[in-house]
Amino acid sequence: MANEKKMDCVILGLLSHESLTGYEIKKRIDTTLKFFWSASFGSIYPTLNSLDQDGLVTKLEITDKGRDKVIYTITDAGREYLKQWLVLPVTKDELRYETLLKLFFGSEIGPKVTIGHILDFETKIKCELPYLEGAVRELKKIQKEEEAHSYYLLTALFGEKVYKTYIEWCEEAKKILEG
Amino acid sequence: MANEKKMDCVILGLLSHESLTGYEIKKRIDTTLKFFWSASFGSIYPTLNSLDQDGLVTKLEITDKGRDKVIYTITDAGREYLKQWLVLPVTKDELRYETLLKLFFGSEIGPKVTIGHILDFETKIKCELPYLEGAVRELKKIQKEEEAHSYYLLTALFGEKVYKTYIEWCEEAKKILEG
DNA sequence: TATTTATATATCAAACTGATATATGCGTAA
DNA sequence: TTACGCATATATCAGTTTGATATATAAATA
Repeated sequence: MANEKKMDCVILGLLSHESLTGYEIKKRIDTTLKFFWSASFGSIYPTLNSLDQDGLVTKLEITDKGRDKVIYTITDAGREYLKQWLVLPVTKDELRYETLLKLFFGSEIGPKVTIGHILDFETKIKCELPYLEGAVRELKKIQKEEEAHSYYLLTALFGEKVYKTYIEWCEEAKKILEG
Repeated sequence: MANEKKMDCVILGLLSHESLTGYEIKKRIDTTLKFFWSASFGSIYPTLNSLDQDGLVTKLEITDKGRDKVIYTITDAGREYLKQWLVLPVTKDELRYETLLKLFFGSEIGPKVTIGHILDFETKIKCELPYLEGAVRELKKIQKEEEAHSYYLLTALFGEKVYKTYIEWCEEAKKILEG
C-alpha cells in the first residue's frame, strides 16, 4: 500500500462521494477537477478493473435504457486506502504550460507570434473564469449545509484567484512585448 | 514535421541559446524552466539521439578534465523545426496539483490533515518565491541589453505574480478550514 | 429520415517518469 | 592520506499515462 498510484486515489476520491460509471468519472474529472487534474479513458477503465481485483471497489453491471453499463462503488477497504493516501505528504505539484515554453523561446520567432499566444491564453482563461466564479458563489451560499462544500470551495477559490492573476499578467505581458 | 514532440522542442529551444550537454540541459530545465516545465534524463538522452539522427542537432564528443562528454549544437534544420513549432497554436496548458486533489477530498480526513497540506504548500512556495523575484529584478535591469531578456522576463513575471497569489490564497484557505 | 451528439466501454502505440546503474573528478573532514 | 559524499556525465527500463482509434446504442436535432 506504500506506492499509491495517483489514478487509484482520484477515482476512489470521486467514488467516496457517490457511486459512478467509468464514463461519469471521466465527466467529473473534466468538469469539477478540470483546472487542477486530468485523466483519459485509457487510464480510467484499466484502473477501475485493478481496483476491483484489489477489492477496493465493487462492480454492479446493469442495463439502463437498453445500454449496458457498470456502476462502481467504493468498499470499506477502498475508503481506508483513500484515507491512507490523504494523510501522506504531497509528492508533486506540477504546472506544465506550453504557452510559457513558447514565450520563453519567443525571441527566436518575434513579438507578433508571441503576443498571439498570449491573446489565445487570455481568451481561454476569460472563457473559463465565469464558471469558477459561479462555483465560488454557489459554494459560499451552501457552505454550511455539508462539510465537504468547504473543501470544494477551497479549490474553486484557488482557481478563481489564480485565473484573475493570469488575466492581469496578460495585460502586463502584452505591454512588455509592445513597448 | 506535423507532430512535434514536446521534448524535441524544449531541447531545441535550449540549444538555440547555446550548445549544451545532456546533463546541462537537465540543469537548465530544473532551474530556469522549473516552475512551468520538467523533464527526466530518461527522456532527455533518447531525445538527443533521435534529434541527432534526424539532423536537427550535431554531436561533439570531447574529454574534459578526464571525463567524457557530448556537446550538442543545434543545426539550421533544427532552428527551422523549432520555429515551425513556435508558430503553432498551444495544444495544452496543464496544472496538475496533488495538493488541490487532497484538498478536494479533504472532508474524508478532516481539517487538521488538510491544513497541514496547505502549510506544506505555503512553505514550498515561500521558499521558491525569492528566486523568482530575483530573476524579475535582474531581468528588468538587463532587459534592453538583449531581445531575449524580455521573453525570459515574461515567464519570470508570471511566476512571481502567481506565487504571490498562491500565498494570499493560503491565508484565506486556512481561515475557511479554521472558521 | 438522416445526421450529429451523448452515453458507455475497450485497446494500444508512443511518450514520459522515476528509479536504478555505472563511472570519474573534486572537495573536505577524519 | 584516505575515505566519504557530492557533482558531473550518460544509459536503461519497468511502470504509468496520454491521445487516438474503435465499437455500439440512444437521444436529440435538422
